[in-house]
Amino acid sequence: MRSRIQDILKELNEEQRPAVETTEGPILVLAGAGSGKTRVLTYRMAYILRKKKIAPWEILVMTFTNKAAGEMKERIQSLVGNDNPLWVGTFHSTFAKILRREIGVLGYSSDFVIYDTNDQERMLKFIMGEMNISPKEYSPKSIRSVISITKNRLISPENYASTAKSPFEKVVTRIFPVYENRLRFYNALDFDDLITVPIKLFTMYPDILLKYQSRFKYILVDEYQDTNRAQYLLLYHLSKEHRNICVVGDDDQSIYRWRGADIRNILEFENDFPDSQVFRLEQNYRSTQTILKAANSVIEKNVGRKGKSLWSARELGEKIDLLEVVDEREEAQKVVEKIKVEVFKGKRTFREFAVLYRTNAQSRSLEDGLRKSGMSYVIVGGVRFYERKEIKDVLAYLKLIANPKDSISLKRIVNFPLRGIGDGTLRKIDAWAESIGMHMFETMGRIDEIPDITSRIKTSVRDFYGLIQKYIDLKDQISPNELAHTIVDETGLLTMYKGDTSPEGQGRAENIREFLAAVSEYAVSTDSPSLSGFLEEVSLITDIDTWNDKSNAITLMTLHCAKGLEFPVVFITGLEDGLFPVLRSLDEPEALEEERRLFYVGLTRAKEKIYLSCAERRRLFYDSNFRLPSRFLDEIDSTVLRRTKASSRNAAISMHADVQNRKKEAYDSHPDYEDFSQEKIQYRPGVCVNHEKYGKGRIVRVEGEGQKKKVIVRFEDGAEKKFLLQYARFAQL
DNA sequence: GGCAATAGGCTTTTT
DNA sequence: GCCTATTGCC
Repeated sequence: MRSRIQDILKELNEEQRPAVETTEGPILVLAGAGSGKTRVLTYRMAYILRKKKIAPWEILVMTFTNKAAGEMKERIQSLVGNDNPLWVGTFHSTFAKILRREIGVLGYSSDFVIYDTNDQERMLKFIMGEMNISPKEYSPKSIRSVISITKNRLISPENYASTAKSPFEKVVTRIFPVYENRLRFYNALDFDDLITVPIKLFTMYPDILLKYQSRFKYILVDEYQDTNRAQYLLLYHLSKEHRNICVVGDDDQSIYRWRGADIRNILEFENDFPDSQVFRLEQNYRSTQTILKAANSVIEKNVGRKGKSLWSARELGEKIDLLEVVDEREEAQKVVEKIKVEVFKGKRTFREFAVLYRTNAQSRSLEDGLRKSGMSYVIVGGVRFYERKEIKDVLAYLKLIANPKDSISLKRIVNFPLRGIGDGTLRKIDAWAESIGMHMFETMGRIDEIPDITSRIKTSVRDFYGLIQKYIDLKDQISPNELAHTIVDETGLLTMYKGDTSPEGQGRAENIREFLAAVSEYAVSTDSPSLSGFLEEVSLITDIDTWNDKSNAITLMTLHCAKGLEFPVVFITGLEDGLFPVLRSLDEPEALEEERRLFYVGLTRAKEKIYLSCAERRRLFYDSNFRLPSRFLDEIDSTVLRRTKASSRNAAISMHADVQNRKKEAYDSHPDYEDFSQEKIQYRPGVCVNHEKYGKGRIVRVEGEGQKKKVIVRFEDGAEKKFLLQYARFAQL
């Protein structure tokens, strides 16, 4: 099916058309939620292909998820009927693809593996072990995160070193360069490298940059508000020759600041690309007027935004219902109840409902409720499939075969299943390898040269080496599919779990089977399947990518995950201060604005109806905490919000009085017998206090009630301490 | 070197 | 309160 240019333009409104027709020069499209952003992107691409008569591979399209990329490809192909490969993908997958072709000049080989967070942390632990840095004193997790942020800011280990002051930063300074060198030695890239290494490549080899610069005549970027500075730089480089860059985004939906996304990219696009044109899409086709009114009233509270106001020609629609419940169990019950009524009336089907929450941990109680009710549901996210232990084990075998330099994967599986190659032996091999500058796997092939290893262990090592080497020789002759099946078989990974009759064991066996099915699937759906190709796909895939929105089930996911999606009915659960917005954002205005944008994203997912819920009490960590309703609830235009009390609570108390009471309970903690100096202090997060012994600090958390009430205070030296309020001596600052 | 028991940490969100 | 990683004992 091929559409003509006129047909393409006919399907667009007055706002959308110029954003599609203006093909040349830098363009910023500020697209509000539900304003047909995806439509503009796909039609724009189809329009350029038709009108400019250029090849599909001369357009580069960046999306936020692989799923979005897949859908866009499909739509474009149905519009223009072209089977040529389109360059549509996420930043990470696109540049992984480019690196596979070009990375040779930087001294890596093209079968590099991609390390995920877990691999990074394991590597950091090994490095710290060698340097005698205790992982207890300095957590590998926080070191990883600092390194990641630093890399994304394009700061080199040397430059980092010059700014390091605190003991923690000094430690990072020592580890960082070793980490970088070792990644390279292992022929591995971490997630951040997929963005920063191309920048290095383009800077060091202008001829390679030129090749891609002239090739990509048009560049389209979706979700521009969530790009970081490094990604911006890549776009800047690539668009330099033709200058036809079109970015689409919505500053109000920027929710990845914590991951390094820089909202300045969108706010300052017009400065970054002079002579750019800006188009605004403010008509919303998705939601009822009521929903938009709520969303607008919330987002207006933010200061740092370009400012726009969505409008809708749709009907007024139903009011938003606020479900006030006692705890998370009742919350789940209420959700179940509401869905049940509508489905049994024949009004809706399961797939029309989404239940959203701030943190993955909240899915558990909802899942319990849904399971009991027998309604079908899917949870998107949480522990990712490819991050499960049993899957990572199989993957480690495949990674080692694809890239024998990958000593991190080697260490993971060398003794799993047990082969009698323990820590002691490994350390000897590692030391030997290091002394002759070889990789661990290579060294294992020369195990006879290494002293102080018993012949029994040497035999084990030789067997292991032979096993892996056999597959290394085979990997280019047999399909990745065949390879994965045989290796699982030969190592007995599956048999091991099959023998385990516990539910976990069975689950693991099931997951491995599912994994093997996924490899088969890859082998048939890809033109030239390769082991590295498969591993790359797996490393970059996310749960939302594999989510099947066609199955008839209620969808449960985090608010972040829901970005870009829409549902007729949306539940946003856990609207309690400290949960949503999360505690850590409460005393940081910018973080709070991001939470608010996240709420805005949640609200604008709904087409027809929204339910919000807040619980009086929620078991979140190990404690049952009393919480106040989210401050965001007060920000919703009161004319569109309807409060309905759950049956179990006393409806006679007026809503307002009740909230006031709870505020009293939660905030003015102390009984009368306390020291008078305590009376003045408001014990709540963010308040600064002075402790007679520990000095100045800030309250980060309050838990428990009455006499058991405790405050957690972070002091100036970074230490956190917990105090039973009735004994603690504080003065307010 | 292997296994069971225990300690610790975690819960904000993910390419 | 649960899951994992590490510890200590065999």
